[in-house]
Amino acid sequence: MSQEERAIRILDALGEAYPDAPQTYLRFENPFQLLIATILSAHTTDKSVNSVTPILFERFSTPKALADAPLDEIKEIIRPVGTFNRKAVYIKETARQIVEEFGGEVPDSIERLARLKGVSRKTANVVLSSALGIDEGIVVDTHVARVTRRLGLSESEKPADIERDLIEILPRKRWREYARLLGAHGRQVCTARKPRCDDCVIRHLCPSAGKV
DNA sequence: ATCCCGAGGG
DNA sequence: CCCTCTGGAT
Repeated sequence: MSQEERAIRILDALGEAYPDAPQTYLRFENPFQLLIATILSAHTTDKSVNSVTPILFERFSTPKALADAPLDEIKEIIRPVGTFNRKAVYIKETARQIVEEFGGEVPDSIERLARLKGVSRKTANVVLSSALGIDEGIVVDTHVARVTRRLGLSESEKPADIERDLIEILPRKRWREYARLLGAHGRQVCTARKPRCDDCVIRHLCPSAGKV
């Protein structure tokens, strides 16, 4: 069976297992909120981000409000996500850039998004894909990367290289679905520590089953 | 001890 | 390429 064929079978099986899996586990009500939440999510759990963003957005609901917010107050609110000294600067600066350089609107291209403080191309892809429904790449977070490697769909280490491998295997129409379903699987079953292979619906397609 | 939807800077 | 940032969960 070719890699392409195997990848499709994996997607079909996961689609049945997780019919309601969301595109992102970050909570947001508009593109600006998702952008800020995604910056905060660097090297942290979505749970910790979701614990602070409602408070943050109630206090500072617009890009202008966040751009003008006292840094110390931002730090205090986002403290639980860790590395808050930097992230407070990043989100305040990003808010300022949106106000001053983008007319108060979240940009809708990777190039302009990635110009924002704390926003890489990957983060830009998350925002485009989840908030705006635009797919210019495959979002390879640590969950997607780990599961992809265990499934033998990529031997690469770096997320950017894994993404390149996947783009060659998957038709563009399935990119969104891939990130969504492997993210769900990585979080619920194919976890970093003690993966639950007994409960895995694609173990028959996985060369790592029972070996991790 | 290790991991979590990493990014900036040296 | 390497280091640093940092709290919370397991």
